[in-house]
Amino acid sequence: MSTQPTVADLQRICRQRGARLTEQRKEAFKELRKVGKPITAYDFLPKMEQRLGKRLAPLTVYRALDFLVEHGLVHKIASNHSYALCDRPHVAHESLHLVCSQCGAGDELPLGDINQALTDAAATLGFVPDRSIVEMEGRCRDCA
Amino acid sequence: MSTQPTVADLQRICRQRGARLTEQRKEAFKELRKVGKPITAYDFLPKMEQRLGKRLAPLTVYRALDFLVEHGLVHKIASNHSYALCDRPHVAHESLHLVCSQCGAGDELPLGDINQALTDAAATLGFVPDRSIVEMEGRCRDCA
DNA sequence: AACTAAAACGTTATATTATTACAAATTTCT
DNA sequence: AGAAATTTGTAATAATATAACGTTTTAGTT
Repeated sequence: MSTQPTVADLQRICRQRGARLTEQRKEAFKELRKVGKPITAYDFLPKMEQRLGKRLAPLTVYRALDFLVEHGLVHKIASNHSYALCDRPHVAHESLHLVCSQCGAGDELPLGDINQALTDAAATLGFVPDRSIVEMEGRCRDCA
Repeated sequence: MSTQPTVADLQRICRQRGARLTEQRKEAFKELRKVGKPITAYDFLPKMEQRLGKRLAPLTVYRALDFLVEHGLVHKIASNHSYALCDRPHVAHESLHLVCSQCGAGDELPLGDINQALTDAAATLGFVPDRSIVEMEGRCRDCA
């Protein structure tokens, strides 16, 4: 049920936020759409090279990905160092990220009440969270 | 309220599981106790060198830490590549890990019902989890 | 259109995190 | 003691990520 964001979404979000949507950033977005699952920066590099028809430094790829992360269009998944398109960039939210250890597929679910439960739990120790990292490794429907 | 595991806990757990508690592993455990908060493998390396009075390869440190992780005595925190003593090694559980972005302090809370809620959410997509990664970045009581 | 300031990009180098490969030493079991 | 399994030492290297700095491009202003 995941609705991939489109280039139009990307454009709208960048416009709303006054962020510059350069060619590299747009192509990175499109390539990430095409890949369709979480991918590491270094695996993404040759795909971007092919797409753009020239050699790229790793930093170039990191910059494009970091831009997309910063503007909420891409998630960085901590447990496997991968980047994945955000399913719901239009909604401010924290997500549960599911990663299949067999096929590498990724899925994203809204945390909803769970995020509040986590925040409440943290509050019992006086901890004030800025960011939640919630991920599960396992088998996806197809691999289970 | 965190009860640090003792060397006696370590010994008991290793005995129960038929795991060999070598000097390196025991010293790594003790050093991690002493450090008292999450630490990266490479920051841990010089501390272990000092403790053991000799130079160590990074791999040596990774091996000791990985052993402790494997046997549930240490957690690896994905979001900042750090290792921290498990507060409750005697209980099978998943934890919420809190990491202070200011002072680096770490805390651990039982996930309790939240883990079931995550598992249920994943199940709506047919996903079968093997492992949960639940972390929050923010400010601890002292830094907030 | 030219000017300026800010942002983005290219390039090189390097920092940080983690693992592979294989031989030597140690421990456990018989 | 001898065989098998585990652990350790050592060297090299893989994988992930950022720093530094000069050039180019863009956006806003004159």
